Amino acid sequence: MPEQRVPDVVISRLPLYLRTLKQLRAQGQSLISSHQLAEILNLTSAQIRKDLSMFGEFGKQGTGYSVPYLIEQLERILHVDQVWDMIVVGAGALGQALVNYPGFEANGFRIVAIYDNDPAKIGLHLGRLVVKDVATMPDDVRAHRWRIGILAVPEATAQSVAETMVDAGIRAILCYAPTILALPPEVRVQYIDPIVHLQHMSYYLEREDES
Amino acid sequence: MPEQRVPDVVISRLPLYLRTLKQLRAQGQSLISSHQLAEILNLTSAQIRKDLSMFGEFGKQGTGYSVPYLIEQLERILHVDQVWDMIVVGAGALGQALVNYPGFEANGFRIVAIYDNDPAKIGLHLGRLVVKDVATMPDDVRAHRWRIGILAVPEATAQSVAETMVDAGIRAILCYAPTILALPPEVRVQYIDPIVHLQHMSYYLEREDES
DNA sequence: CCTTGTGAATATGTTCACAGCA
DNA sequence: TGCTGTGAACATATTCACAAGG
Repeated sequence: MPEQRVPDVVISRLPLYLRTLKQLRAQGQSLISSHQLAEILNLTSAQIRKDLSMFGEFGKQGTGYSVPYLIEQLERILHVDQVWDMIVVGAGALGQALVNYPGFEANGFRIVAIYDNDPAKIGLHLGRLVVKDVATMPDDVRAHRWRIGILAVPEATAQSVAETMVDAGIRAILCYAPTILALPPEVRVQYIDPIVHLQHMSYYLEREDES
Repeated sequence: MPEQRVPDVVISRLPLYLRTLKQLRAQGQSLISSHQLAEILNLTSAQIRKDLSMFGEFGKQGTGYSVPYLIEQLERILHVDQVWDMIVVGAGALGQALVNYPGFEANGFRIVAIYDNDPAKIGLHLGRLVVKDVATMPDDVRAHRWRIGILAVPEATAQSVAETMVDAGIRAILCYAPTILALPPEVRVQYIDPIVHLQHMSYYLEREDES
């Protein structure tokens, strides 16, 4: 397996390839060409072939790619041929929706604990989990060597909660708070902010009075 | 104002600039240099200056940028100097969390209706909104000329609901369903899928057994 | 024929470095 | 001095186009 320095932009597309391949598998398709995959994803076939070629030669000339085999390879590359335990901090509407979301388990992730600092929320039952006091989070993270945290707290507390997570051993954070976290560079952070996406789209929308 | 063809990647950064400037304004800061802003955002100062220069000359040499003035300009550029009405389709845990989220109103957006096809959810009160039958959505969208829709339905129904939205006049969709929508190119779509971000990060995490 | 994988060519994006100005 | 705005230089990413294989 080559896999030298792979550009981050390539890594960002692999989960989309994997997701689409799983959909095709669910529909019973066992082979796919880069052209077909490109059409579904609104990309070019050359880009898909080049991306995959950074990790090995997975296709067959004249035939294309085996869907199950490519899924297996992508899961290995993305390290989701195992299940990652995750914690959620923040048990508001968003944290509760996350705990409720069935998509994690099927894709290599599992929420194993949820925390809040609000006494009114601590003790609340959410499915199989009970909201715990965030003060107990660092010891839990250390004890279980958990690596992934989801930040679902308000902007005002996001930075300090993130620092506490990192001190306890968290190395990857999915941040739903609308702010940029200042953290050591070895900690991976990904951001989800619907406002950013909406404003990106509203740029292209004409004003009401221009229509 | 020049504003010819601006690369999409530049547009994608403007909401982050705007969000950060609003945070600085809330802290009482009235001036900022491209260097300070770059440090907060983990970017280079040249990139920020070049991005902004595509829309005009907003800064002062030796001084930097006026925070309130730059906010005003970015809001104008992104068309969030008005409030956009939005609908949500899907009143599950995610749809309910979205209706509950206070961040929209402060940033140029407002959820004005939420729909579902589940009789058990129709009629449910969520804050000031009541869940309506999704069958009534197209007429509502046409009557009010709503342009923005948030898709919070399961993957299986996302494509057909999206098509119904677009037929009714929706021109921008924020899609939380984990799938790529096939829609006419004039319709803007942005995707939010936590799995994509988590798998992006797990690529960089070492396996448990490698530690 | 149909595919993949890939070097070469092109296109795009970022950073450098500095003139010009407060 | 300290800053912006920007052409030039550089770096990165994408697409083309084709050899090679089934």
